[in-house]
Amino acid sequence: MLSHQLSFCYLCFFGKRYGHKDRGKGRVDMTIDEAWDILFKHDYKRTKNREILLRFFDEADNYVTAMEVRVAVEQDNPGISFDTIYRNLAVFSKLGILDETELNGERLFRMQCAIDHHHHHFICTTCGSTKPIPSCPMDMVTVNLSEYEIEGHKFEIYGRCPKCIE
Amino acid sequence: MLSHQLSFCYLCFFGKRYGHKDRGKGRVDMTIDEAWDILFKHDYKRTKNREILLRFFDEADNYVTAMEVRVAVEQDNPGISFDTIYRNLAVFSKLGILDETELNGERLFRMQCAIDHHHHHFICTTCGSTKPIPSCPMDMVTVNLSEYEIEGHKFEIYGRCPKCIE
DNA sequence: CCTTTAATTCGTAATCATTCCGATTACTTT
DNA sequence: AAAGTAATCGGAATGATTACGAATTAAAGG
Repeated sequence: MLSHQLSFCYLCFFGKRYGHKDRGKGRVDMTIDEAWDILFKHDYKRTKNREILLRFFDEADNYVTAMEVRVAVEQDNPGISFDTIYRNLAVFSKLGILDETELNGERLFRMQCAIDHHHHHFICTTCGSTKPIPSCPMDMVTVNLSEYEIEGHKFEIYGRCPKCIE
Repeated sequence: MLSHQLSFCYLCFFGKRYGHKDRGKGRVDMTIDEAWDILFKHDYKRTKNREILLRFFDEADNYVTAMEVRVAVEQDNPGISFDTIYRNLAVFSKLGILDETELNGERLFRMQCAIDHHHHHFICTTCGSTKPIPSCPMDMVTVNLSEYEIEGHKFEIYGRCPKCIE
């Protein structure tokens, strides 16, 4: 679904590959350095592939599929193994460096938002871009769940962003 | 205020929790007959396999995986094809007879709740049982999404139900 | 700098759920 | 009952993900 967007992301990606990320208007994602801090704290080593992956996610503004990650990352390291990609996606996701969701049977990843307070997202089903929803429905749940052990929750709004409506 | 919001859902809740369909008072899920009505309305035919599937979901109180459906349904019809199961799960899901969600990469299905008003669910990650959450976070979203085209949303709370905590 | 050690990666095979497909069977209508 | 069409069967194909042994590489210590 998102594959058509890929060429765009790509050009974008390589265009500002070593440039400065636009962090304007509320776009506050975890930085590469913060990601490394987390990795080191958990005894993961600095490697070329992880660097490539983190750079890719640092530049990407949307949720992307594992396949899109693969295609993009192969530009920097042709012949990178599937295993390496999936293994690291899983590590990043486990450590909270990446945010993972699922849409229409596709696994989607993006850099974890570094916004201080807990929030949720609108997700564009066409391009995978997001818009933060500051409120959390858990604050408003009135049902008594005292006998339940809550492990987590998910609130996402799906649709098309202004750009994709045109 | 609270009790008013909860009234409908307690019926649903107890129907699930005790594993029985209360056919006398408050039946909470779509009935098999209602499912057939929907199928006929869309020109799907009455078949043995669909009957088996609907019966299974009518009895099941929890979200179940496709694999669990398969194992259960093979009791009634040994040698039923995967294709038949997956095809009909997709049809039921598309027609709103089944409710489908995803947890840890697993697709889960259950009979659609027949509660009048829109609601959400707590889902037990151990047994797949559910508890309705009558409120909907969409009512409380304050972010301006007027330029966005909203296609849908998802709100689910995950955890362990009282039975599975013990 | 060299050595050691354990993590990481590679390359590919294996797995697993799901879907596809041609041939057959079953349902519904006439 | 016959025709027409939907549904199923059985198994092969697909596609994403994971597993695994061998080779490579990063970090730490001397």
